Amino acid sequence: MSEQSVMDEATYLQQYDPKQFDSPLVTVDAALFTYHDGVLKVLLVERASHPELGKWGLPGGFIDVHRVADLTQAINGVIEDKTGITAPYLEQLASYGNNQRDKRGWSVTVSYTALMAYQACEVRIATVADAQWVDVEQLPEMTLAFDHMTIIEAGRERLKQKALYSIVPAYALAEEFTFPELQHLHELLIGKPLQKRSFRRRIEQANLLEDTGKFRKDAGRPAILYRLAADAEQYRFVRNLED
Amino acid sequence: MSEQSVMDEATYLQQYDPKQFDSPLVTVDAALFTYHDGVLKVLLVERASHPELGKWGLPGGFIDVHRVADLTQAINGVIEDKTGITAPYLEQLASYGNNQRDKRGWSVTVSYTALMAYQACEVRIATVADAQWVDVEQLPEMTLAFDHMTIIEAGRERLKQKALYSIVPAYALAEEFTFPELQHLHELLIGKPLQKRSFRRRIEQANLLEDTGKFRKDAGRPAILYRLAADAEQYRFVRNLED
DNA sequence: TCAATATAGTGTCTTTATGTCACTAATATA
DNA sequence: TATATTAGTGACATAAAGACACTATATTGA
Repeated sequence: MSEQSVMDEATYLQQYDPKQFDSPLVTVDAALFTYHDGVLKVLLVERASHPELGKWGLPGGFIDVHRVADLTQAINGVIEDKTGITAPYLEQLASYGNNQRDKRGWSVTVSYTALMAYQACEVRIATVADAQWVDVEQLPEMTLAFDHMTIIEAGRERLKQKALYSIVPAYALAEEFTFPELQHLHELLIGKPLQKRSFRRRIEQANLLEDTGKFRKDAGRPAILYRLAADAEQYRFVRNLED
Repeated sequence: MSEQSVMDEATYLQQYDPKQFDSPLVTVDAALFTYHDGVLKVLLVERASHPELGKWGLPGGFIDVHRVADLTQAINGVIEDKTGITAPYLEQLASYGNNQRDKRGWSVTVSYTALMAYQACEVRIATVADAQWVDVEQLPEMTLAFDHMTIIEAGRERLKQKALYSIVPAYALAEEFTFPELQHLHELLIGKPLQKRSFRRRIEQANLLEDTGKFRKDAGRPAILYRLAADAEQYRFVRNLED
């Protein structure tokens, strides 16, 4: 029998040394998407320190165990630091952990997918010199830090699925938006054109949008401006759009 | 300018001390489900060490950075240790991290949902005295270690969704199984009876099962035994069953 | 002013997939 | 050999998406 088995919990905890075993490094990273100028964009930051200094990557950082109480606080801090606001949509994506992805050693990152309106953080991004919205179509030509390309691809895939059975992508738009805008964003995510009749019908039947009474005027007939209804984030259509 | 900004990466890495900052503890945990005697069961183990000694919880453990190369190896090691086999279905569920869940301090667990046949590990479980299949209906009366109850609930919810649009739950059955067995498992997960006509039709139309030519005989008409087709795990129905 | 163009939005029929339920099929048992 | 029991099918109803032509409302420029 070991000493430990006869020790009580209080004594065990008092004697516990968290550094007695080597532990992985732990970070959080955000794949933050928006929609602007007709394209899907992801927020990247230029790394100002080693390793992979100078490369672009996702906003993220180590868990500071003295400053945050949980993972959600940590990721919100990262996002607020770069954009100035809290993301209206935030969802945990996946965790990636191995002894290769970070040259400093065994590391785990807990990644998140987030969405926000371009306008909501436009000023801040312009002033934060190291942060930049990048058109996702330009990513193939870039070399990102760590496994951040993989995380972005996983985030896009998740958003594609959501575009098939929900209107979650609407969180990448301004608070007031039109059906054609939302549909185009879904088309970008899904990768094929959608039938506007089907797209509108299901959303209207489920009452997911509120009419603002306002219109967006461009070329052609003005489009009605809507905002998200209260429970729109949770709603899931029983049937997917064609993939 | 700091010293670091003029250092090259090799020098930085050489001087890097992973213990210079406090880091969370990192574990993996498996919510491993099976189907036996007409009920859904989850594998629990009795904790043999502090903290929460004596309580039951999910199979899991710390990442041993010297023995495993990635998270998948770590979770597979945990599952193989308790069951003797590799789980035929394994999917990352979510990560939970805060400074409350483990009394030893800030900790992160990367949780997984896994499925296996009861028969595949029956002998091993019987001999591993500290591991036990527990009917999920009995869980409300138990107090589990850490936040493991939350993880199990999240795993069940994930499986419920999968039951609505896939036949992934089939991995909780023996290699050869009948339609009535699979349907009953789906009914347990979804929490309501299903139309056998709808249930069979969609699976047959998608060619997700192979007829073994054998039958399971009980009371009444014998049922045809099937096995999963090669691509059954990936398949998603375009429409969900009624919830 | 008014035709041309462009984009938004609707009417309506078709297609696809699930829901419902009665019916037939194959076994064990009394 | 009738009955009970469970497996599996036929056939029509219903729900929701696909298709696509049509109407509506704006701008623009002869």
